[in-house]
Amino acid sequence: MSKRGYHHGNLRQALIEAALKLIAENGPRGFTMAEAAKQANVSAAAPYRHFTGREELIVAMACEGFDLFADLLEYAYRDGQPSPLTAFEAVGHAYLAFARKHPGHYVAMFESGISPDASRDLAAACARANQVLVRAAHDLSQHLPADRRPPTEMFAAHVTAMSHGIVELYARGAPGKRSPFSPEELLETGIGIYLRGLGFLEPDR
Amino acid sequence: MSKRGYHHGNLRQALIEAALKLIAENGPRGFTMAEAAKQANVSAAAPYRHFTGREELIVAMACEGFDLFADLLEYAYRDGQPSPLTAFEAVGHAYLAFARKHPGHYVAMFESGISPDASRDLAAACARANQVLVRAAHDLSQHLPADRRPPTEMFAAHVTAMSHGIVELYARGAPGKRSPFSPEELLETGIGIYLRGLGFLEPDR
DNA sequence: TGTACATCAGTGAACGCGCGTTCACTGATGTAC
DNA sequence: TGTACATCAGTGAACGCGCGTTCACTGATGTAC
Repeated sequence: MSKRGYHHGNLRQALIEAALKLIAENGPRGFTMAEAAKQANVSAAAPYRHFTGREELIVAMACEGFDLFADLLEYAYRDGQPSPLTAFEAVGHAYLAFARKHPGHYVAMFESGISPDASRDLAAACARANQVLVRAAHDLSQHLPADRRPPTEMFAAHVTAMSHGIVELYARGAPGKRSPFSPEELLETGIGIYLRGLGFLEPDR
Repeated sequence: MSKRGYHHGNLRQALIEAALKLIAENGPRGFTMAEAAKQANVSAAAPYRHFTGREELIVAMACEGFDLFADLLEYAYRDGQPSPLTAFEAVGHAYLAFARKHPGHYVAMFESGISPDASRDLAAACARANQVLVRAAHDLSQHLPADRRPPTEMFAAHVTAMSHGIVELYARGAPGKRSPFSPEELLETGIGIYLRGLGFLEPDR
């Protein structure tokens, strides 16, 4: 359908998607403006009608990524339903699922070397994603006796770090760190043990 | 001292060090052959007497990095002395210390997108580093009742993932994940809680 | 110790390439009358 | 509905640059006699 003639219709988005594909396959520096334009069936000069330069295209990808990420985490958390613990674990799974399903976004967000201060939108999207994680940690830690409760930010940071580490080391072709366990398995057991250390007793698995 | 005239003396190493410095400052793609040569006070063609190309220089950096890394981890572990638990925690600190003190190596090893199969040396150095982590996990888990003991590889993977995640997210200028806690603090508490989850009771801190 | 020679780590100039970006342009689209 | 015109998203050619790499060379170093 649509006006695929002289005017593209939605080139901005098409360029973002082309670049995401390239980035997912070839790493953060593995895309070029020219190649992204080519994949969108457009001349090499066209992207500059929509982005001031390469940097801005990367920021746009990261921004879209953080938005999507925040959406998925929020959806997984569902305001802590049915229980803070299950919701918390759902967030962990969502983290991993996002990295798996949206590798291009993930790379743009975490491996492209951009700063979240690159744009107001990016900073906002990034903060929103972070807040879901912090909230999940906060709600869950309310169920702990106050004297065993670590600071919420710290709790969230631990879980984020483990999730991120598993993604980087075991969910990609990273240096020789192939493990006999799937990323999902590693995350589930890792978070499980960690939560037990905080005093959450879980049913046996 | 030394023969700084026509012949450099140890250009290979000088190039590696120049590239490490550049990479530490500008990220994995942030060095060029020409720039590394320049920093070593040598013409742009000189590096090709020591490396077949750019890729080989990266591999050399990563290789040196994994060797150094393995040395530091082994030194920290000291065959499990004075106790498996303290030795284990020392390994965690060594992980972080390495990333902090040798950012160039760290980037080459984990963020440059090379495969450990790129060379036999690299694969060996990488495996050696990994083995220290696995051994530390193994020795420590011997102190657990067999029915609460996770597979050694899994144990090691959890700890590696958390360490790596903390480095990537909180020990660098990564996207907006600044935390009120230092990486060392995060790692110490994170591993502490995890170990408690496994059944190691620690003295209060 | 002195000379002849092989070796080999450097030089400097040049290459081809691809990339990011610019610029004058063109033709499709939407709008005012 | 038809025409005139402003707008604006595209084109295509060209630019300058820097990078990785090559090549014929040169001069320092080590070794054999």
